[in-house]
Amino acid sequence: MAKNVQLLKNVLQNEGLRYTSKRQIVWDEICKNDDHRDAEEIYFKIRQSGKKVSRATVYRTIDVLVKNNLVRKLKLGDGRNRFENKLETGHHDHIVCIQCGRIDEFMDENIEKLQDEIAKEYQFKIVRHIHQLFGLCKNCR
Amino acid sequence: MAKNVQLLKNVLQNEGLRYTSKRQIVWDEICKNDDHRDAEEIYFKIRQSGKKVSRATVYRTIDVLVKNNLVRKLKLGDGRNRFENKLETGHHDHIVCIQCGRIDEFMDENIEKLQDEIAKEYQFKIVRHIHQLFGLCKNCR
DNA sequence: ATTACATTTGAGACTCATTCTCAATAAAGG
DNA sequence: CCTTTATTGAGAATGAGTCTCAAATGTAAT
Repeated sequence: MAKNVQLLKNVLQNEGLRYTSKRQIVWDEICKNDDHRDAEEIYFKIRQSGKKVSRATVYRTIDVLVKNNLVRKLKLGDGRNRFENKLETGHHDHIVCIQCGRIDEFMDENIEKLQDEIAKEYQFKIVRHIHQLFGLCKNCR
Repeated sequence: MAKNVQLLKNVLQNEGLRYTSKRQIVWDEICKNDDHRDAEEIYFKIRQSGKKVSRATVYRTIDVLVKNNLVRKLKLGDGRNRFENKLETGHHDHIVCIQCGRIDEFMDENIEKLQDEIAKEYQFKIVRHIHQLFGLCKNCR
């Protein structure tokens, strides 16, 4: 995963920050899967693997990654933020099962278009949006 | 506003709760305008008017009102929940200015329809959804 | 390498919205 | 009124996230 090293270095350079092993550990962990995990989960997975990075550093590093578009921050309304790497994934929104916690992703060009039209109508410039469907997934309904 | 008294009484009866002056004070305050206020603002407005209701009671009452569809709970991602009465208002989503905090409302039948189609595709039963546009309003762009 | 300086890190204190606790108070039905 | 049961308030507790500051580490020049 030399790619992930380079991506991180670029971001850090871009921010005027140093490339450090701790930051690499955090970024690596986030890249390990495509789940939507909270900071605590990421922190614990790192500890479990025997590496030592403090909670503060996990939070601080994630902030940088989010700001620089390597990580997407997800608010599902349960009080903690979730994070997912944006390596291969284009824009998408989320479908959340309120029973089992399963999270699926969706993307609909037509909705995006309608959204833009609404913004135009309100003379509003969209910077980002949240679109989440909460309910019961096929296994829980 | 006898209507608001009756609505509250119905909800409380429905929940097996007692009708009390404190609960009426909270509900009245929420009905006073159509703003999107957080619990603290509502609590302060009540105190300002000389009435005495504790923070705990404000929170507890709002919970009941939300659960019973008299109040809509709004999460805008800034860490506090906002609330608005649902007296006259049908379903709508929100447009939030990240500069001045202005909140507008929108509703688009076509988006709702597309949303339902997506749900069908995923064999998902939508219970509720969040759709929020963040950006700059016409006064801030 | 070694030094000198600046940035990063970790442990735990702190914040802030919200929830909880439990003794005091108030409603409801005899 | 009296008894029972629910509600209320003051402040403690919670929990995710942020901050502080001394110690550790990276960096660039010697």
